[in-house]
Amino acid sequence: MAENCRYWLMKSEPGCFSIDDLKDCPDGISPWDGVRNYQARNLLRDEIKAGDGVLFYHSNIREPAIVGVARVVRAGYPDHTARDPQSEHFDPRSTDAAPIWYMVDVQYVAHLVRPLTRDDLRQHPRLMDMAVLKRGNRLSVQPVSEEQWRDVLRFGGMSELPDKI
DNA sequence: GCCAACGTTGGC
DNA sequence: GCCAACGTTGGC
Repeated sequence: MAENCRYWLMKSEPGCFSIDDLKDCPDGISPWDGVRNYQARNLLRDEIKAGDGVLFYHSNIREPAIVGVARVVRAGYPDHTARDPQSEHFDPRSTDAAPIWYMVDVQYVAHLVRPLTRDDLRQHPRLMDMAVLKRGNRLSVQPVSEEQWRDVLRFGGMSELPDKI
């Protein structure tokens, strides 16, 4: 399904890691670590490539919203936090020889001029069936179609965004 | 804070 | 391999 997908939506709880936290990283680059769901893991490991676009979504807050844009700068590689006993994402089953969990590196690009709340997204016929709006959806990394990507940027006030993402 | 939906675990 | 119990996610 995700074959040839170039665009993704990634969820993060802003109290844990917000788009501003990403922006404040050196060069705006951070590993997207700590994903512990096999479906999302498969996307991180197999599908998501450097150069892909990312919609940054703030979840689990009063007004969840797509708040900005990032790009993938490094494709999937083993998530080292799974090997760190001090990490809350430590998984003793994962080894260097046979890593279980993967991550990608993402780089901050821009905040949306206007963040798009769930209500905002539902206003638009082509966005109302985004996976993130589906009831019970828990996938923290999910594919986004090119049409959805373009619409999110446009409705978010980003029409002038460089297309070299 | 509530709770529905979902993914994972583990007994059998 | 089934499935009930449990833990987590995440909107509301």
